[in-house]
Amino acid sequence: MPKTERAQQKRDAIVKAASVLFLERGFNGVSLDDVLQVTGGSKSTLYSYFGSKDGLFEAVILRICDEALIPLRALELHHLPLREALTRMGVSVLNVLSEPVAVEAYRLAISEAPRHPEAARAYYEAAPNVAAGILATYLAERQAAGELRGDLGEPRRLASLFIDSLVHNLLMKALLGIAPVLRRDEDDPFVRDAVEAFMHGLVRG
Amino acid sequence: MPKTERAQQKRDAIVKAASVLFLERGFNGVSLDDVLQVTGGSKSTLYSYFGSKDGLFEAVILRICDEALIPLRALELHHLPLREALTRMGVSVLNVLSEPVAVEAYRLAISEAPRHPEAARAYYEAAPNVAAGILATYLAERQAAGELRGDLGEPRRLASLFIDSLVHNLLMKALLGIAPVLRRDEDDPFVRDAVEAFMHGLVRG
DNA sequence: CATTAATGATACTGTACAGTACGGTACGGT
DNA sequence: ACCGTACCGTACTGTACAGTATCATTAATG
Repeated sequence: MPKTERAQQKRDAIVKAASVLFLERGFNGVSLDDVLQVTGGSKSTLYSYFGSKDGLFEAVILRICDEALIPLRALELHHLPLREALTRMGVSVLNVLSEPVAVEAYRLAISEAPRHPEAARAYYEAAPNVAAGILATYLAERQAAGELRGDLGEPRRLASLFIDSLVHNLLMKALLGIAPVLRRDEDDPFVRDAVEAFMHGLVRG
Repeated sequence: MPKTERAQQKRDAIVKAASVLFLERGFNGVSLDDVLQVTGGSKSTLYSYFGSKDGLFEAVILRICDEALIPLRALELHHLPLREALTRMGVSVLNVLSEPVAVEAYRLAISEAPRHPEAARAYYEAAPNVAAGILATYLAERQAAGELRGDLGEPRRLASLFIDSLVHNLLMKALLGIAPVLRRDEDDPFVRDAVEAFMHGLVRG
């Protein structure tokens, strides 16, 4: 099983170990010897699989993207009332980000974006873009059903507006090492207020 | 004038040159020799001023913070009607971020946050926190005047909600190298829709 | 001016690390 | 049993760079 199974396992092991290390210490903070010290094996194989340190990095980002997709794909908003759909989406997104790995993935993608543009783009498509997409299709349904104002632009932009308002400050504080993102449940006032503001606005009456 | 003026000028020149380079190529992408090649002078002086590369980095971040503060401090919202205050704040924030330097400063702060926590914190206090603070005091006034709903939490959080909804997606796309932040004027539909949604909500009627 | 402190030019040290070379070893196919 | 391919271990090369040391030069102070 050298080309079909053993090799795959080895490759996966390397990518997995490298993911952990890159997320922990950043691209420059990890040497290839560090990776090999975890996986065993030698540089020859590593280079035969990935060609370069950058090649390994790309593979790592793809892996991270795959995993990032999982928790949000399960989300089913179809036919929920607006308040509940928003709440559920908000809670889900915040809970994804409460995993330190998610924040470190952001940091890694942002740090290396100038040197690895394709990886950064892949990350954007896979991670932050997905949540907004799901909510957007939901909002489009509601808009088509006449439950929402039609004068406020594309559903995609509105979806972004809501999610971003929830996420931005917490994510920035986490990225800058000021405070971790905490887990929230459906009753959290932070989420509740954002949903309410988004639904009915800030102005009285 | 060695300690009082000449030295200060030299010090400033080094910090300035280093700012440019760090913002351009990141902390690891710049060697001290690169900096000295721009400023002239020698390592002796550099080390006598900053002690280490990290010391220089801290000085650079402080300088960046100082400059980041300038354009928003001029903003005067007092006694403006809500729609206009929001619009003006939104346009200002987006225009600050449309300067590539601002985005690169974010990237630098985020990248180095694990290794330079105090610098990252200083950046947060100086840059993103200021805009929200200004809008928050304005919103507190309006809330006190009874023009806003009082059941939606702290003004500070509401201010963040608005600014973040506007900023997050554009900033992320810029940080990930997908699209630059564009300048906007007061009539831009992007800003107008966000203001309207924030004021009156998404639900029809 | 002379003295002293600050600055300059430059060479050196030590280290970390990406990438290569190469001889040896397990293992699958035939 | 034999061969070839993929893998291992490890040593080596070249380079980049933070930080130090040395000595020459310039500028402030009295």
